[in-house]
Amino acid sequence: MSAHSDKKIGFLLERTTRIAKLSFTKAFKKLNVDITPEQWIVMDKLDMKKEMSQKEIGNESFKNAPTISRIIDNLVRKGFVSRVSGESDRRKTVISLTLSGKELVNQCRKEIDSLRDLSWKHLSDRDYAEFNRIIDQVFENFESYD
Amino acid sequence: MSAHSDKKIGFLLERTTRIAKLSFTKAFKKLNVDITPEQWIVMDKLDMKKEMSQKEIGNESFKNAPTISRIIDNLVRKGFVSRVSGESDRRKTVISLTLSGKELVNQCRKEIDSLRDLSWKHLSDRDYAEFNRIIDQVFENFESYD
DNA sequence: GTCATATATTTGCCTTAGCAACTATTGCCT
DNA sequence: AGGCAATAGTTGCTAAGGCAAATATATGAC
Repeated sequence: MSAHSDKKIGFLLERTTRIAKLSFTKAFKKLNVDITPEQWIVMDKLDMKKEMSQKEIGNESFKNAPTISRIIDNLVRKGFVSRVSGESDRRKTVISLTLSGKELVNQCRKEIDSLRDLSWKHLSDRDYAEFNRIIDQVFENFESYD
Repeated sequence: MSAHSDKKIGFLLERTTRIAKLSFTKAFKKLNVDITPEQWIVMDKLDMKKEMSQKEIGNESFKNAPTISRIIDNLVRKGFVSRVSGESDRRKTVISLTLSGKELVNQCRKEIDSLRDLSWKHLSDRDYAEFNRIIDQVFENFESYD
């Protein structure tokens, strides 16, 4: 395998991640909905699971505790999510969508799905498998550093 | 091509971008060097090109003007970069590495190269071509939104 | 039961990044 | 020359995300 100093993986990743986020931001603006891509990820998960602790949300989205804590702060402030401390274990919080949160998810679902479809245009299922394999390997490689 | 709502492209991208940045941060810590991944990108470019305006740096790294402005602020504060206003066009700034900036680049080069190599471990040149093709297409797809 | 340790969350401090508004300079148009 | 649009950079405001330290609660060892 030849030298990789000419392989701009970090650049490709960052550039694409950035435009992906920007596109999601545009989508929410188009829908006239006051929400960020990161906030959407959390609400999307809550729509599936109904109730989650911040720890769970963090694990599933690979974000750390302070980040989740602040995203939830913002969602609570906007009234899309409720935060209640757990009954059995009061260290935990029980996070769930409010009614207006559920409405927001329903309102966005279609546009977000079509943006996801658009992102994979001109690409096949086989491409997805390849992409998945390669990017997972890159992730593992970085994980092994140090 | 089947439905893509199950394709977690954004997630894969974000997760990998994040760990890549983290690994670079680790590398700089290991080298005992006070610099962030974004700051490195700029210094790396300056090492090649010697002199650049902030506009040029922004174009090449796909970052916007305020972001570059602040990254340069930090690099100037640390003494790794100098910012002089242009002679022919005084709106522009001329950014270049200071001596200590050049030293820092030399000090880091080897470790960063080996981290780049590591990131592509168990992957081939062919994989790189595929990855590049796919992620470029995704970038274009997002670019076409709206 | 009590103390030490582990777990969940929060807070403070810093950098990156986006948007919009502002300043300074240049260049073009008439 | 005078005025105006374009270009380069800066600044304020906000969110996200990293680390480290603090708080609160739970659990295990004795």
